[in-house]
Amino acid sequence: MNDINTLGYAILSVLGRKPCSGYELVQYLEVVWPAKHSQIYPLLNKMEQEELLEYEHVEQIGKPNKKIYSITEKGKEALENWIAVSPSDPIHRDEFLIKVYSIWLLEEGDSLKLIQDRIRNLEKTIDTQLKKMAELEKNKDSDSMSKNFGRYILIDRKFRLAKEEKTWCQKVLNLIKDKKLNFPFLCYVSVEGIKGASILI
Amino acid sequence: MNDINTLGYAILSVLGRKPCSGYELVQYLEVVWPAKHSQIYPLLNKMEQEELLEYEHVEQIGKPNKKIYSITEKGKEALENWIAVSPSDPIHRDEFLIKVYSIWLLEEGDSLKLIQDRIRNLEKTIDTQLKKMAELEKNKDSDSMSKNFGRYILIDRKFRLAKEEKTWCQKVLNLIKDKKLNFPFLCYVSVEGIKGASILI
DNA sequence: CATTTCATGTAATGTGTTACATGATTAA
DNA sequence: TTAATCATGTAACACATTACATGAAATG
Repeated sequence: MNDINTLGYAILSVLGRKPCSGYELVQYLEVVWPAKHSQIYPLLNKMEQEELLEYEHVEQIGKPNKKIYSITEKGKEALENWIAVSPSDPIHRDEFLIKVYSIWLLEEGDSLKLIQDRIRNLEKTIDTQLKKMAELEKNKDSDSMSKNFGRYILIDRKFRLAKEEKTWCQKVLNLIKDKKLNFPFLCYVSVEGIKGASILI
Repeated sequence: MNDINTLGYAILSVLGRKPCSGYELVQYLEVVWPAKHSQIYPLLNKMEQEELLEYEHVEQIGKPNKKIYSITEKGKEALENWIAVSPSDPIHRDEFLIKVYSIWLLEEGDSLKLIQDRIRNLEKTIDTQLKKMAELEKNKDSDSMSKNFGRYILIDRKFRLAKEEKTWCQKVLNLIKDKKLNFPFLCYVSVEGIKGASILI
């Protein structure tokens, strides 16, 4: 009964903002909790049976018919209770990190390529976020604005983190080029005040 | 036969740096590809059977005995081939993002708490990374240095991203406090020129 | 006196991905 | 004419988490 998982709450949070088809949900979920359609459709059916969601059939011409899901009162309550509880730790799984860890096994050319490819991906991300921001800017009627606040700041977050990672990449590129792999490349000063830690200059 | 998954390569990359017990592996893997011991121990056995790894028994007094795994030549080859291939896209799953998305459903007090708790977690992360850096600084004999390069820059990466996210959190706190939820809060230049892929509103 | 650290494993369950299935419309 | 977009679904498989299992030593 109460076995709704995180993806379920992610769906509720998207539908709380605006009714969507399962197909649309896939795109919106990417921002908060990416999932494939094969995971979403069965869960939508299950949640509809539990009356957290409801849907209406929409017949279309030239396109397949669709189901537009919206959140119910019960669903909204479940979501509100859930968001008030402190979130569990994030999970980041990134093959790039493993490859960076083993970067000492690569020749200089290959290690530069690894980082440069990452920079290109980050630039794409930065670009995408800028476009999304511009799109939201255009659509700033006061009604949708407060509901869009969360989405807006998440786009800003992704934008900032991508920019910061790009800065880091560039620093790594310089370290590799200068062959500073074998001697102190990061400068620290011990700080008495902070218990046992050091501070980066 | 060749069915070694990403966790398998993550294990190889850690063992490539330094032989470890399964127990130690759990800690090191946290940086690149977090996994529970229940996933690691069976995989170590499997990879040992495939001769990518080997181990020696170490008897201990006052502590349980352990197996120290090291990478074999075959394992090193497998790892080298794998790291040269461009990595697949990262996966981030973070309940916090869902809750931020639905932040408009919360009262001001609860939404401030959500962000403040995040800041506290980020500060813990920042502190942990600083300590890890200090630890590596202490241990800078030239032999281990190049092997530690990857680990070092990953710690730096995590440190920088956590700091940047903290900055973002503080900005969000101000937006909430100033009740700037209903009018343009972020100032970006519109990008009409960039080749437009369809953007969700 | 309770929790954490060390240390390794299995079993059951839950979550996520890939592949299978269908089919019209539109843009490159 | 090839691919992408729209649109929904199922089945098989791969991957990850939780719980079960044991137990001594050290720390608070």
